[in-house]
Amino acid sequence: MTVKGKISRERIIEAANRLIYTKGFNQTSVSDVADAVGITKGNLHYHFKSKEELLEAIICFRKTSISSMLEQWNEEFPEAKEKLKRFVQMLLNEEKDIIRYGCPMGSLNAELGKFQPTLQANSKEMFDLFQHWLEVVFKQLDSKKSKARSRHLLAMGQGASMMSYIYSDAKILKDECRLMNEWLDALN
Amino acid sequence: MTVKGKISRERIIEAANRLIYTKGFNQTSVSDVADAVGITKGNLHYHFKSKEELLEAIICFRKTSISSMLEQWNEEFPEAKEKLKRFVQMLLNEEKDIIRYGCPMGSLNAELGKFQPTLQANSKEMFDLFQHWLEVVFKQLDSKKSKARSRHLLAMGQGASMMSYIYSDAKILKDECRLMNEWLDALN
DNA sequence: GTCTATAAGAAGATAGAC
DNA sequence: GTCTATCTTCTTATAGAC
Repeated sequence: MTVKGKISRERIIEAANRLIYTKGFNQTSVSDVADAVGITKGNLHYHFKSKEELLEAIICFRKTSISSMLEQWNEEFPEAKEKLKRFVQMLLNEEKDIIRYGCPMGSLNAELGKFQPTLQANSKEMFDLFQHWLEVVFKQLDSKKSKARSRHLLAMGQGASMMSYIYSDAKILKDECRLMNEWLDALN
Repeated sequence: MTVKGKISRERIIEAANRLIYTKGFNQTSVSDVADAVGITKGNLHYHFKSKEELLEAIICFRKTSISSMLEQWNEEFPEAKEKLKRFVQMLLNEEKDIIRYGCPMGSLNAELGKFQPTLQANSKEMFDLFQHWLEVVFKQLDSKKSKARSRHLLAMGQGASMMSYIYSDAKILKDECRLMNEWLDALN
């Protein structure tokens, strides 16, 4: 594979990643992606044999991004509560996109879960990355409730994203994030 | 319109309602619906000029169901907290479907919100029914925080549904519903 | 009201030239 | 590695017989 090939492959993944977030996987056609990149469908199929293979590459790309973000948070915030509040802050930082398109992980998983189980299982691993990281962090506060708490924080994040998305309302997101922070403050 | 026509129309709406929930709107074809009802596509198009018109009928059907359910809860539970807990209980009653297909309202709204704004606006009215009802009920506890609380309970319900759906895990739904009830118990 | 037949277009994917 | 051209299938929707 030449250098030029790698560049094309990455451009495809990045364009498709955005399209799949904003339009949904099943509503994004191979032509949409090719048009966005400025190549033809035939060329795209040289890089990715099928649409599913493209999605797998996108999920791999997302998982890598998430992992490096979590590692950076680990370095940047020594205290457990600081780490947890950084997670909440992520939602506020992504306000515009969340309100317009929902949570990128949640909406993809929800779509695939209906009847694309193989792809959903793959996509779910994005959630696993956050869940395991949160569980480790919560364990520093209380070793017994860490799993339940990690799931609860994820659930509140999903609820906040979903409601602010459905109502296209930044205030809902801000209010729910404030409640999440208050919940974190009240722990132990 | 004859009596037989009305029966067909209702059978179409009920079958399409289920299919759109389990497969998603955009992934449910007119043929899928016609096959499920046992009629032809041509016949279905006699009853509904377009797929969008069919969805509007489904949303109307759902809104009617929700309204009558809320009215029944009003009659059945005189106390505000009883009403609120009945809302939480609804999620537990629908455990099997929520875990397999997510929240019927949330998943439809999330799908339509991506790039079908007219249909999403229509679908959002299902949420409005719950939100207004919850707001009135919360107002009996505290007149000032009723709107924020109604949104928060809806957000927790969406988060609980989403997480238990993504992880196909009834325990997550039960745990989150328990936390919702504890939150309700702690109010005022 | 229900059917068959068909139009007209978009989808994912492939073959082969360059 | 990128292109054009094509295939097949599926989609929504329509026309017209019964």
